[in-house]
Amino acid sequence: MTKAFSPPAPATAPPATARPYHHGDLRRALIDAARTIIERDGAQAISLRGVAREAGVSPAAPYHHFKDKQELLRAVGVQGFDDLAISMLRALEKVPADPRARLREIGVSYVLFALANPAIYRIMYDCARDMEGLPQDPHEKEHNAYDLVRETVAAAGLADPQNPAGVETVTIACWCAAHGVAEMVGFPQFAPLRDALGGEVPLIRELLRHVGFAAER
Amino acid sequence: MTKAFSPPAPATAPPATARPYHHGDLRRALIDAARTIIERDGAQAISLRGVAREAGVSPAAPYHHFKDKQELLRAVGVQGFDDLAISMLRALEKVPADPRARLREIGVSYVLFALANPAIYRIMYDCARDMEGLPQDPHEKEHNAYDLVRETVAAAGLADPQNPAGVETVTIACWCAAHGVAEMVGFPQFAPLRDALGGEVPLIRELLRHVGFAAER
DNA sequence: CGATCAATCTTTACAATGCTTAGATAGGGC
DNA sequence: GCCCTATCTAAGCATTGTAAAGATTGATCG
Repeated sequence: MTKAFSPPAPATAPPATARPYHHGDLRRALIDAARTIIERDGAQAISLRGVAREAGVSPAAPYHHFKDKQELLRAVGVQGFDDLAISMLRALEKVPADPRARLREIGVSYVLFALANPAIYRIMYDCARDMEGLPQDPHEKEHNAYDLVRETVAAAGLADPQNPAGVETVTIACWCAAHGVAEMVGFPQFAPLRDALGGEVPLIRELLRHVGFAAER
Repeated sequence: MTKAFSPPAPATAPPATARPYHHGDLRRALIDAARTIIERDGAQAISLRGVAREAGVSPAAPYHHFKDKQELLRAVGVQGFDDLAISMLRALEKVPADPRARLREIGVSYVLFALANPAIYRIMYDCARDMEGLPQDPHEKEHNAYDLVRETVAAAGLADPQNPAGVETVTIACWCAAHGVAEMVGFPQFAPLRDALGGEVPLIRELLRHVGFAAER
């Protein structure tokens, strides 16, 4: 966790422990510190003061960049959606052109992301739930992931062509299914089944299949 | 919000505002108070002191019935699972014997419960996630709902009879699917689709159908 | 180059919270 | 009637979210 200093400390100043009064990019540093704490100590162990401490800054400093603790969490959630979209796109690179296979791979990468970052994923979800209260900006970013799914659903021809809302419905259904699997697949109760199937990824694929995610009908 | 007094106040005591030093069944009253606050002010507005206040008791009183704030929340979650099972069983009373229809109705009642008590449902979920840390008692209660689903799945013949873990797999898949729909169906983003389909229940049925919940294969 | 300004950060402070410890109160068994 | 244990209250501590109000700085403009 080394911080980026723009201005080099003057030679007369104490060696390396001295921070400049103006932290180069505190907003970014706070989001990173929040993610560090969340991943290390769990989602409910987060406190604004703790984040400020982690960033090496006074308890009131975050309030110059975020109105609220809530708003910091929201920034973490938005960042999470960005990372999720990147993770999905990366997973799609090494996958054939068949739209159904691509949709399946999207599902797997979605669940794997949630499994790798459970606390962040939970914050993303809370973030998305009161999306109505968000300004316009992050809305479009979440749509990047959403649009990716919808376009793949449309290409796969999974929706009833008669129904004008068909693509939307199937997309939403896929999202719900993936969300359900994503949140529950890490449950300790499912460990026996996971071991029986031979690991996390096979379990995910099996569950997604049952859950109608790009199943062959 | 009238509380139930077991011992009637003596006639010499001030009229009605006087509480006896020993609250009849404080543990129960605290759980009820917690639920009241959760449903009224949301899940994250809950505080042990607030619960004590709502129950008309000193801030330290809850610690004689619950080790932790966490443990109070867990009690609320266990209570929620009980209510969920009751709600499911009630929904099954007026449904034909066809196992697939019954499974569908279980799904709808599950989602409706989560939709009617979103904050409680979230606590139930958190409660179930670290079920490994729970004592033996509530485990069996959650299984009452789980077993209900599993038996219906088995009766419906939805699992591959070759696969010994088939029933377990389908049951878990159903649970994941229902959970995903339950948490997301209330999203404001889905309001257009809900209105297009003609209400909450049709939307739930449509989503569950797409999500492989007792679909005809 | 120097003064001003706005942005950024710190100090101080306050109310609320989770939880602990010590003491008050009361009902049940001897 | 007496003690014993369960239940409750009182007082207190560390931590948290958040609000002023003041210090420090880089940038802007003369």
